[in-house]
Amino acid sequence: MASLILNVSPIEEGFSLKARIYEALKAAIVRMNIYDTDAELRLDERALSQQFGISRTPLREALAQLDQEGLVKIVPRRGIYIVRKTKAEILEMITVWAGLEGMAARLVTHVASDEEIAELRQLHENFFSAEEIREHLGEYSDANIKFHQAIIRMSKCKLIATITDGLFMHVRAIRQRTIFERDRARRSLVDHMNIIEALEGRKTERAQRLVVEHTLRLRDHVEQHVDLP
Amino acid sequence: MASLILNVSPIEEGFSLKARIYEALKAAIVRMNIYDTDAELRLDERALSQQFGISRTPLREALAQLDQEGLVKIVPRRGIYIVRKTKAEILEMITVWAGLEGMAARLVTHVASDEEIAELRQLHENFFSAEEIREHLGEYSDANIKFHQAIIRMSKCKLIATITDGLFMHVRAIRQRTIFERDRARRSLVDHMNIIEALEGRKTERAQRLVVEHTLRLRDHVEQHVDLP
DNA sequence: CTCTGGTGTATGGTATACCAGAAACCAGAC
DNA sequence: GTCTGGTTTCTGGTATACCATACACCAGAG
Repeated sequence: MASLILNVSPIEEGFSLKARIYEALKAAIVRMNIYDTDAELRLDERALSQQFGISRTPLREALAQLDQEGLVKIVPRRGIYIVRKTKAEILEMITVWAGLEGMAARLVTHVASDEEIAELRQLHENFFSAEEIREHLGEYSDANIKFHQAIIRMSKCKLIATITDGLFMHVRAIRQRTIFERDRARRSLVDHMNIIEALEGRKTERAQRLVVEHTLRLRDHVEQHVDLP
Repeated sequence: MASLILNVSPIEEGFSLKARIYEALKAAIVRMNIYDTDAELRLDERALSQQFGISRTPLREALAQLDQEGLVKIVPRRGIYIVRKTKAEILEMITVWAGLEGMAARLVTHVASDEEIAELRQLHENFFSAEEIREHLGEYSDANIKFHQAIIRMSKCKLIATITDGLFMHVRAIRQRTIFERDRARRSLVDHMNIIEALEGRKTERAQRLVVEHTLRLRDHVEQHVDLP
């Protein structure tokens, strides 16, 4: 009588409205490339609540959360606006990222197994070969971020992962604006290789330094070649 | 007729209820040393709202914010609980702090003026002499944090300041549990001196390394001597 | 034409009422 | 006495109505 067994809790709806709205809005905001459009950046609470078919209360809670994360700015009696990060803010984010990933690399030299580091090398080599094949390097940025996230994950430090995830969310929004240069990609791959070797050799200071310098180079590149308000 | 000029906007009440409640709750939670008591860690929305004399809505928004910051945990249909950080979480916070302050020190060697660094030295020496005088070293922790915050401020990186402020808030809650040892204080002062000298000499790598190692030593100390769930 | 004052309107802020789920409690059967 | 079932109650979640303020618009005076 297995056919009579209740298909319990396929409930897609296991989360609170607030949480679902939050995710939906976040995804929507990140998706739309706010830096490439002059579109209206204002959100209307009442319109959104009708659009989602819910009341304003959970919507407002979701918006408050987005406000705190810096994706949105709530101006009292004025409106709710999607935030365009300034160039200075983006640069600070990359700086913080550099500091955190540098610390992650340091931790990796102490807590990661040889197998994990080997997987990182594998990841990099896969990326590298793929890189050689398609000259179209659009995915460079994604693969690059994957590499760095792998280091962070291997550090076993959840907090670093949490914070950097929040940073990536913002930084990715401008990745389409980063002018890709072949030289930078090649340099990047060399950097990655050196980082991997430092990790394999458990060279704590060197690994941290290489990661920091690598990411700070990205910062300088953005500073010089990306044009933002 | 100057006496007739209106003393405009002494409005103490310039902030929204949500913001004020948020500050009040945050202060209250940080104040009560949650690690030293077995007191009930549960908060009652309705009771609080009556206690503050406001409705549940702004209170809930303030609580949601505290939840996101990790000071409080909202469990659906169960209750709202003040969070006791686990030892592992505290250690991660100190690790992140180390990474960020290390980056701050690096930045300081590039962006801070000689005058600013001189002030840091002054701050440290004031602390040092005061330290020598009163054997009662209760304020060591506070002065220590001031020193580190000064470095962060001098880095001119607002984001690092924002994140570390959030970390300090949590770490301070357990500072009363950190066993103070004379040797650690002395070692700490030597570290600070070395850091100052590295900054003065604009030795970027050295400054970063010293700060990182200094803070990681604190982490190891907490790991070994502080007893938490 | 311009400036000023008032009023209308749209916005976020707040208060309140109701809903749903979970846990605790209690009564009845065994 | 213990286990089981339902019911009560307390919790956070949601919906809705109302309030206060900032801005826009317009009319009237100069």
